[in-house]
Amino acid sequence: MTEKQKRHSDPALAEARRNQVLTAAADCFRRKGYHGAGMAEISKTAGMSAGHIYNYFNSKEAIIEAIIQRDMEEMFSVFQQFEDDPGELLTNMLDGADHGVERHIDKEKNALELEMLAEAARNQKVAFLMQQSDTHARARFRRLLTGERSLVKDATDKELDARINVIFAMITGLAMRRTLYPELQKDTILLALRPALRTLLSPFN
Amino acid sequence: MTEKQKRHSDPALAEARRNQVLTAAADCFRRKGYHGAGMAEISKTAGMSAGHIYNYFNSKEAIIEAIIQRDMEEMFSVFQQFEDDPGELLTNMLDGADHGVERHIDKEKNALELEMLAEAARNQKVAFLMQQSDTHARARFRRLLTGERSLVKDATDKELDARINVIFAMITGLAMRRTLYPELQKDTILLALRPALRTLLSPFN
Amino acid sequence: MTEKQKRHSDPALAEARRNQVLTAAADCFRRKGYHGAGMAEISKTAGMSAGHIYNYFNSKEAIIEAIIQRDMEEMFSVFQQFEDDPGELLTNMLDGADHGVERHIDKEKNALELEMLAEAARNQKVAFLMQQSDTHARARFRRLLTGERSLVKDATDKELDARINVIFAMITGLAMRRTLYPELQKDTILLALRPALRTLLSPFN
Amino acid sequence: MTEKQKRHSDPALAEARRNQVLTAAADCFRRKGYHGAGMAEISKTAGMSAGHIYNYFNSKEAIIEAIIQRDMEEMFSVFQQFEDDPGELLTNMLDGADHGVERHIDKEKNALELEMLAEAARNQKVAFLMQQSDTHARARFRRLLTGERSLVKDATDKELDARINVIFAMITGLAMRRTLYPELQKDTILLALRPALRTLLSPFN
DNA sequence: GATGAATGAGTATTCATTCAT
DNA sequence: TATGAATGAATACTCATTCAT
Repeated sequence: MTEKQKRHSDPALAEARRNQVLTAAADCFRRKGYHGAGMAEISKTAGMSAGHIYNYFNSKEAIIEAIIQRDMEEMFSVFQQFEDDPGELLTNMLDGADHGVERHIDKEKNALELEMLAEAARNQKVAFLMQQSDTHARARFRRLLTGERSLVKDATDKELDARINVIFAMITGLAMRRTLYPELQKDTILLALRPALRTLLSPFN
Repeated sequence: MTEKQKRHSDPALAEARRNQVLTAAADCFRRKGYHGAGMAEISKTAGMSAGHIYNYFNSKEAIIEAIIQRDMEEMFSVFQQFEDDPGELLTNMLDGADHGVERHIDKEKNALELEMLAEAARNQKVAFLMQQSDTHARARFRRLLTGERSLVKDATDKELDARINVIFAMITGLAMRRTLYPELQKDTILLALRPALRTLLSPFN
Repeated sequence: MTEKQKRHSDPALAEARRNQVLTAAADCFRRKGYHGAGMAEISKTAGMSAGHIYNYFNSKEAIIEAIIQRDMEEMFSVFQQFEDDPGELLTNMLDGADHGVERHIDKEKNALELEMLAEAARNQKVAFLMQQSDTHARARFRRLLTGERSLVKDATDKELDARINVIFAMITGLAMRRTLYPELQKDTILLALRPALRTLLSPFN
Repeated sequence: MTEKQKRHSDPALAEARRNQVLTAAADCFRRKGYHGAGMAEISKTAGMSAGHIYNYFNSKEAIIEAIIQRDMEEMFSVFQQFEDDPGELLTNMLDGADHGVERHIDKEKNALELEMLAEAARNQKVAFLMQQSDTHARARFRRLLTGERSLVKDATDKELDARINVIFAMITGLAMRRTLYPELQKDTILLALRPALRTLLSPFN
């Protein structure tokens, strides 16, 4: 409960070590899951002793929390790529969907995300961190939707929220399709995904 | 390897006990996660000794497998309700979406589904069972889409598959929205969900 | 500790049931060892419920004790066969050695004997029972050695004891050779066993 | 299957700890038997936590295997003492029998050997290790019998094998006599053991 | 007499965490 | 700063034993 934080004489080194651990742990969690990956394996992957990790993190749980804080946003920032792209948003996204689906259908990556979501369902702190990231991601996407190049820039806030959430749901959901239906091909998905996206990015009549 | 099953002289009692365990275990898994919930807690929740549970299930894993087999199908059978409903499928589903979203936004239920999905990412057998259920659900939904009352009954197999998977993704994804954005309201979702569904259930162009 | 004994209305049936259990248990112990064989397996082999066995035996330990009491003597009565045989003892035994070795080199049987001996090393009661049997067997063998047809009938008590114990040791030891040297053949053994037996059954010098 | 072995930065300490465990375990197995002795008791006897033992041994089975490998050879190397002794083998052994019997009649040591033999009857790997040791011991003894100072150095291989096995049987068997007949005295045994040994170490007619 | 449902103490093993060095 | 030896509580699972029927 109490957040006691170690003092480090060389903050730069400390930061480097923290990242070493986070990267290693993320990798292990991805491969084995949060419960499946042991501190021993993480420490070996991180190239430092198990004991030493505790100079940077108070517990294994603190590690996954830090991973979320570091990686989460990226995880939900599917649409980052369209931020600086000129041209109509709809066109850009339809064109980018191909690449986007490909990236988000990666089973390994999904495993970690699932792990985190499941953890969020029962761990308040994890839930809070993920919600923050999600909020951030939604805000960013909203900016896209209300930008000059968007066809729905005049929609009400509520409608925008609706569009954003359904789009996000679709993306998250597609990521999980692979777990339940491994044979599913990217081009099959795109066949229906593109029309649905078009609808969600265009005015509703 | 060998599936040896205890003989029970009173099959009704045995079935009751099995369900006792499944219900208790589902509850525990929901609250603590598959790995977080111990047999001790499950047995206390089920109102029987830990040892006795093993007269009905060969392992903890067998329990989650049975839960999947019991619950999974129902989970994906959202569309069962439309099977016998007369009238155009699109209209029915748009009308039913209200109720459907409500049911699938239940946080508790989602927690268990997430747990299962996360486990599936690591556990072959769990994955297989969930895939079976999903296949079954897709088949049933496909029957709806190719039925007399469907607007897309003439679509190619591949296109049908696309539609089905994107719709399923949306449903699954929406379920998870609540974890990441608890304030999200049902009616907000419907605002964008209905148009998207209309697109996915109507001919493209 | 306290030896409470069940009353049985039909003593004959009770005795039959006891033997059913003992035979089944001996078989299981032989195949799986004392610790390896469970009451469940024993009860199935005996054709009665596990609970019912406890109407005849107070514990699993009581079963192995009873087995010893029933079987032990036979185990050490290798020489029974010569009791009624006419002719010189030495000749009889040398002739019988062939058959005797064959019988005592059976691995399965030895397993149970070993189990019992090991148990005797730490269980007072088992030890006592086995010692009783051994004493009985030695007495009987002594009778052979002091009988009319024996070449050493005039040896002192101590010398007789010596002969008996070394012979018994050899028999027991040979039984165990098979565990440590499975390729050992009966006829090889006899090559040296016969001369040794001749020495042990003839006057020294 | 894969034999992964923990790395230890201080091999001397590791070796000391391993021996601590082996000694403690041997003691516990002797008193309670392999199945009767729990890791908890072993760890307490060894003066370290149960968990820590697993840094040196992969399993309880690995412990008994290591004990065998450490102790077994010595157990069967009764005859080591005669290796460097000048003089006729027969004389040496008859003279040494006194001391040999004394050493091999130790009840405590026998208890452990019995335990191991009993385990070997059920456990393939244990059996294999003991057979290896036995083979080694027989080979060494054979060298004695075929040495310059032996009276039977010209015997056939098969006959030698016979002699060796009967002698070994006698030794092993005598060790067990004490369990079944605790009052048996060393000098009584020797009375018959010496003539038998003489026969087994001299040409057969 | 006979069952088998139910118990609960016991098992080996794992693993996050601590701490002396 | 860094190690890894050491801990001990927790884990899933087993099995002799009891007892209501």
